[in-house]
Amino acid sequence: MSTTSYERIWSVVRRIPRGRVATYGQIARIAGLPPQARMVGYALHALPDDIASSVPWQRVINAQGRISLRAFAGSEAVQRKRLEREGVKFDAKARVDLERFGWKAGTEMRARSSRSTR
DNA sequence: CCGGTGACGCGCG
DNA sequence: GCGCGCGCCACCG
Repeated sequence: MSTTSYERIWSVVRRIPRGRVATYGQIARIAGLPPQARMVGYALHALPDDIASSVPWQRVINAQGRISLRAFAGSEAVQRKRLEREGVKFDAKARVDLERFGWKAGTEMRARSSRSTR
């Protein structure tokens, strides 16, 4: 049916708050899929351009806190820029601190004084 | 129907 | 902390 796992995955991705990032494995888990993080990547790969604008795909990165490379060169720079525009910081190794920017699904807990944003 | 591939994750050295 | 290799599943030719 149209009720593919893709729709489910995209739905979860839409729930990621601005300025936050989630890992493929996390999305897979929330979407009700097993440790099949690969499926999430596949779903995003198959993400139609017409609805790509309604799905914050840039907020999905791998468990290492890094942007997964796609077929097209330069795609990493595009995604990084979009995330930085939301306030997500990257370190010298092009990695995001998941402890600070990782999305805590369902807990929305306001990190008290997690300053140190520098 | 079969084999290769891929926006990944995790264990091991 | 980093790099390498294997495992899982759906899609494509």
